[in-house]
Amino acid sequence: MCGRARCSLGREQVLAAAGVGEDRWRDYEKFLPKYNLGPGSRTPIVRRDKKGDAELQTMTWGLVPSWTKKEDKLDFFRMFNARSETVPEKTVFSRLLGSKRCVVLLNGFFEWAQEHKTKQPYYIHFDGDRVMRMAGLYDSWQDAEGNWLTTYTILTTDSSKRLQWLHDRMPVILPDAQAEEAWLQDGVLDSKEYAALCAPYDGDDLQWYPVTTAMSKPDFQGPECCKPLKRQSIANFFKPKKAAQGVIHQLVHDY
DNA sequence: CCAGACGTTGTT
DNA sequence: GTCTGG
DNA sequence: CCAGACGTTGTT
DNA sequence: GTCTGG
Repeated sequence: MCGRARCSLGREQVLAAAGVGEDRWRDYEKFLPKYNLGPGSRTPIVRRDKKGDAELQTMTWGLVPSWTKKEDKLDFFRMFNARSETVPEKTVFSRLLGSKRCVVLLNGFFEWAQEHKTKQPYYIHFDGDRVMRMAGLYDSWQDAEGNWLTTYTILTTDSSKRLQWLHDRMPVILPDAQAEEAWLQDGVLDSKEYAALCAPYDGDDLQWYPVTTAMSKPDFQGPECCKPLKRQSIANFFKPKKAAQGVIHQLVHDY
């Protein structure tokens, strides 16, 4: 599952990741890089225009369908994920699958492991901080004043073998340029191709480490959200401070 | 025909 | 908008 | 997703 | 436990 993420990419990084110039980023001024964001936040999204050319648009995470009533209170948390397995059957998502596919650009995302009575957050990212691309669907809604709001949802799939210890669901991560092209390309997706694109990403360049529990608060910002947590062993904890200072704290990434 | 819903996750 | 239920 | 609140009455 | 707010 995927309900919290990092998108602290600079403007140039976003443009480079999308492969477009600055004139091809709609609402770029509405994107503010954040280390800790959730539904309701705005991030850069890649999609194709009518000609089939790549285009960026800052959109809000959390799908608000176009038919949402003007008087309804917006809820960005209701549809921030879509189960890829059932998207073709669900009316709310299937209507977007043919022509409203998009790619979400992120540094990585967070998952919480239930450890005894506490929840330990983990930051999941690509080796070398390679930009992460997730498969998404978007829609536009118009408020009573006529202002347009464009929102998106992130597709989820079963967790990969490597990530299963942490959660049973994970976002649909597009592994390479070819997959991104297939997801964004105009027209209806063949169901086999769709299933292949939604397969759990299991490459060993996907890595993770525990981070401070302070970032569990949605409003906690700052780079500490994504810094490896230094967890001392019990043995080191009882050693004199001076001795402990020299210890290189080992991070347990795998189980 | 009209009315009403339209979602995911985790946890027990 | 579009599908399901009555 | 996690965090935090979760209530009524009468009076000003 | 369950709902609301971010």
